[in-house]
Amino acid sequence: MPERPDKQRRLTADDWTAAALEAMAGGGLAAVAVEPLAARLGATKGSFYWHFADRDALIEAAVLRWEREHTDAVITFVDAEPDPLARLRLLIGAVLGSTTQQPEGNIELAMLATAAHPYVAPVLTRVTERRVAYTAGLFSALGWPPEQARRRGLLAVTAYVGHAQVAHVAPGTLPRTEADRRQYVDQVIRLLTAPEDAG
Amino acid sequence: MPERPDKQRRLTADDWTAAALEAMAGGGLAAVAVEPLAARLGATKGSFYWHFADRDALIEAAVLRWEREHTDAVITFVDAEPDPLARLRLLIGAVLGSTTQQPEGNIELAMLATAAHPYVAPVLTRVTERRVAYTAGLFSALGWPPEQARRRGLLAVTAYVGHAQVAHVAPGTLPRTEADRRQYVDQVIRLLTAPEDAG
DNA sequence: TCGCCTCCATACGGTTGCGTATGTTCTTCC
DNA sequence: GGAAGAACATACGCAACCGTATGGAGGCGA
Repeated sequence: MPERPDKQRRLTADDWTAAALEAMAGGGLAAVAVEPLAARLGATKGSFYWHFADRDALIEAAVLRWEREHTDAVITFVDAEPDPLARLRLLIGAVLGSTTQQPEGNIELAMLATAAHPYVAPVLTRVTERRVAYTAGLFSALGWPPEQARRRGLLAVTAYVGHAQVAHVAPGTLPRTEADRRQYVDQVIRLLTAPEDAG
Repeated sequence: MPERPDKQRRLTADDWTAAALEAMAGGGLAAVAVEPLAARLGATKGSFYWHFADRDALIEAAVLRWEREHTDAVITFVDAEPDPLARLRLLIGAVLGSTTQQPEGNIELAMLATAAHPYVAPVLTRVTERRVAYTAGLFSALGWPPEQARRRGLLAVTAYVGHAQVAHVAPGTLPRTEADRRQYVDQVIRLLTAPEDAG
């Protein structure tokens, strides 16, 4: 709640998209409403409709900003690591660790919840395809043939997305202690990288 | 579009919950609106407010009905099979096969998208916990120790939930042909049931 | 057939949010 | 320091939806 204490600053379009993403994380697309956002920013609709044509323009800008800033964050972070197996471990660990908890602050879940929206759908499609491709590339770098790598990468991504969901709706089913979480991450990595004995 | 052609039947509470679920699958919680539903049923609000106290009562009834009718459907279906491994294969196959496609007709995704709602949240929690417990039980029956079974069951459920999401937002990343899907299901089963060589 | 209870339609008031129109205050630049 | 334009406030009409109030049609027993 920064509340924007500095007197009476002028707002930028970015202020609005930031507030929109914040509201979306908290209350879904329905919470991205012009008047409530204006009230939250200490302004009125007059300000908003100067920066944006309409509500849809705000939604589009916010979603595109999210895609630009937050989607590749994990990938670029992980990509620093040279060793593929360490990259995979980093990826799984970050992903299964970070999504634990944070009751209503997950923008990604809000995006998935809004997948039907015409502006959100293509972004989610791109993000998902990129993630699957990247993860498949990881397994490919680990030595598996393309088809194998593709399947393992897909499974990893679905597990990640599902993990975020489960962490949200039923955190009690997740490993509780830090030690258990480590064990779980290790297990997932072992299964995802298990050798083939047939097929 | 049954359109309820029979003259001017009287509506029951179940008619409203059914319409509510249908609307929810198509447009999320926002689509569960009294007046549009009434129009769709060829009635007016007068009918609705005789059967329900308010909109929240309808939502609660609809969600509880969904939990009652659709959640254990897969489990009871799978439970007919005596062999645990065959049960697992049946489960994974059904789940990764059925969620493929059906663009806007997935009630489960709509529920996940509404996970923040106070009436939906506890239902989703129960459903998820039941699924994890059941799946963990499957791995337990396959011979793994409790902790192992729990982790593998959790991974399986997260993969399922995530698969439904990915199928919705990026169906292009999924195996396309029937043969590829079979291969993918087989792969997932092999990985989920891969033996431990350490830990 | 008469009255009663069930089920529903009609009509109303209230709220919330969208978008527009128009006035008002800051900024900047000369 | 005054004009031009950028950034915002105010006020309005409009639509969708919620919930209530009230009256009317239909069946059903006496």
